[in-house]
Amino acid sequence: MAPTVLWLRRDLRLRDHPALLAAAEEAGGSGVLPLFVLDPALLGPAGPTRTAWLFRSLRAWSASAGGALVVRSGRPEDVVREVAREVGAQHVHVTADAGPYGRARDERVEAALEGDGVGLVRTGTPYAIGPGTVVKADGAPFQVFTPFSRAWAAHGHPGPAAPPPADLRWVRRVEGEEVPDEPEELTRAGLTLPEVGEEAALRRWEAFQDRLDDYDTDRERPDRDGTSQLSVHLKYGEVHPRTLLADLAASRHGSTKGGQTFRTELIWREFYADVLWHRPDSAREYYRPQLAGMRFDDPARGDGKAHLEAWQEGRTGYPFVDAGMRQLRTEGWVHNRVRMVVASFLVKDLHLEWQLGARYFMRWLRDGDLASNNHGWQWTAGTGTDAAPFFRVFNPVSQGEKFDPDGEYVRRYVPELRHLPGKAAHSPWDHAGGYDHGYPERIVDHRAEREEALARYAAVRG
DNA sequence: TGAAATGTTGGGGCG
DNA sequence: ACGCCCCAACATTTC
Repeated sequence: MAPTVLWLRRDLRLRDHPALLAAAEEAGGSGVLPLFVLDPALLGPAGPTRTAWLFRSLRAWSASAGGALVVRSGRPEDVVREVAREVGAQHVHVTADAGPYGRARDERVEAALEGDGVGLVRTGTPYAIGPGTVVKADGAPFQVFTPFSRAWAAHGHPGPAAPPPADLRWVRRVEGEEVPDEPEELTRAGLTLPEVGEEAALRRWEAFQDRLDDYDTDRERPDRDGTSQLSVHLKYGEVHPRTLLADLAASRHGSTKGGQTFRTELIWREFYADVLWHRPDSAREYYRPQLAGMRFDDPARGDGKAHLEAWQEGRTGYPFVDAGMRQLRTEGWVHNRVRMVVASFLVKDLHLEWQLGARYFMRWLRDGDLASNNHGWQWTAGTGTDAAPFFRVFNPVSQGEKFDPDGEYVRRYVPELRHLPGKAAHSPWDHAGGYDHGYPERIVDHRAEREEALARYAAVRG
């Protein structure tokens, strides 16, 4: 018997890992060679936060497998083929990738392996139910969340996979590279990251379950630690959603309001993956093309350029927006409520196309997930599934006053406003000395730009 | 998972 | 006591 290759991608865990079990079962006593390919096509656009997270997660995974992980750089269709050849594997095992790049890449790898008589075996996906599985009675994909979630629940999904076999043997029979050093940009930007890896993910999940009773209300409050923060762990597959759903169902939280709401958030993740599966183009193109002809400002020159830069750097003069954009750059994570508000501001107040914001988010978010991120942006832009109507324009001040009522979130990320007490931090223009510590004036007038957005909307709608 | 404009209602001050 | 006005509070409509 030859060893098998377990080619890891977004499944950096040992527990609840069907592809790992499939690789182990086939290999028997010959062992499993775990491989990670540093693919330049993916590392390029990732930005320092996700690059650093990936590198740390690879080190954590390798440590948990006795240092067995083989890391190599290059095109996957070359590297995977070489490694399979060097170790004499009959099969390469993977967790199926549902994204457009991953699917195309895996087909290329499959074709390359075929030349050597080696098979690519896909077992499981990063979702409780594989994207593309839940369809309407007539076979068409769902375009609205609520009916999808009902059908998703009715479809059901398997429980967590068995733990890795006790006699599992890892082999490291080929040369690999060191996991690279973290990008300099990370320290230069002063970015801080939470603990990485499967053990950290499970600790976070454990701690979060104690707070599920308050989730229904606290999750809307960016000033509180009310959300699970599990998105990044799910992104890298350090924990599988099946594990979370099973724990939830087995605990008293499964039936509480907070537990139900959290489950719904997991189903949103499944839904957006499903949408992207059926419409891979929607990662870049308008899901609904009705608004594709709307007039937007040019981000390359004039006001458009200045506005884009001010938004990116968190100096729009709107405290709630600026706090969110600065949180993005210091933590690589932003509270979802604030993501919606800053997205609305870019599209509706600054009249810039959603793709600019989606791309910037994908560069800096540690949990940046193509399906969730880009469909979230399309939701705000009014062009996605279940989309908010375009005329739903967030007021950045009243949103701040409503969801950060004491101004604590704003003061945490915007030091120039720390001298303003309570909710005064949301409106420095209304308070004497509001600008004494260098906070910038508003770059646009929200009321006027809202009118402008509605006028541009009316122009394409007619 | 909106906000603002507009419409409606009802309490209270006041002549 | 009554009509009138003001305005807050709430509901509806519109974007």
